[in-house]
Amino acid sequence: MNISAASKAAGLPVKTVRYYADIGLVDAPSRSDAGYRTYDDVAVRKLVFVRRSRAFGFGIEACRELLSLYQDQDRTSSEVKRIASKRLEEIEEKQRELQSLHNELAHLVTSCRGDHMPDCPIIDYLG
Amino acid sequence: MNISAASKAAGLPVKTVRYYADIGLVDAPSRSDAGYRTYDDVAVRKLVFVRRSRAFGFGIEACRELLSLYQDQDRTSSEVKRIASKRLEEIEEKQRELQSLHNELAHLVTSCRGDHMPDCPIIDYLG
DNA sequence: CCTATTCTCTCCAGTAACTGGAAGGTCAAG
DNA sequence: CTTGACCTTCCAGTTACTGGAGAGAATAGG
Repeated sequence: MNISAASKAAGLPVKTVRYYADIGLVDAPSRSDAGYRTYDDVAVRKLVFVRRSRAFGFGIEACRELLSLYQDQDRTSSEVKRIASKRLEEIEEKQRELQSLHNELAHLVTSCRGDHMPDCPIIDYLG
Repeated sequence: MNISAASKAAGLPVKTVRYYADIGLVDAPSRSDAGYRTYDDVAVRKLVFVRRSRAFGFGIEACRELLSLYQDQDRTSSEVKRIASKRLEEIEEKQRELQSLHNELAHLVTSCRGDHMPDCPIIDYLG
């Protein structure tokens, strides 16, 4: 499998597939005589794993740990749960931030008449 | 006022104050004989305005527009409202994303026993 | 077999918005 | 006069890619 086939199979852009090997997140693929990267199903499965992890917002380093656990038959689910819980807390923290931003901004937007006059509670608040 | 006094007054790091002038977000400050940047209250007020705008998550370009409206006596509140509404929608979009991530991840974390065994629904889901 | 198109390769640069650090000039206090 | 706190510029690094240039390789059509 060349890189574009692997990229389609994994659901990742070609550039990203190369990038993940460049930074050592996944193993460097073997090469054809011409120097083309060649992928097998195992490699693709790891790429899919990374894609799904990234979709949860796990950072590259977290993906590295998760991938390593994925391949480790002796892992404990507590290690996995710790990483996922950490991410969950980050998400919750971000949600709180956004909620507070939303509350404030929505209030300002609502109270702004949005007409042709210069008076504006949003500008007033910022200034 | 030297840069560190202005930075304290504006609530921004010194580096950031320099940066905002470098990219032309705020006016380049006048300089002392030794080449030190000197700030007055007007400059500080603009820095505060930018800090508050950034706190709402407005990007630099949006801050540029807002700052320009702030200084424009002929602005219309509808222009301000349009920019703020756009940001509000971005926030809401992000909130929806996070909500969906949270739902899924929270479910997985809950269903993971987190013990010494390798079986893990989180890993199963990712793999 | 030639050619056009489509892969693929590497390497460099850019994104957003700073932040850290190096090397060196300036200023106020003691 | 020296020490320490400021200030300056410039370069590099951060996150996780993404775009593009320039060049070699593979494949389909004629």
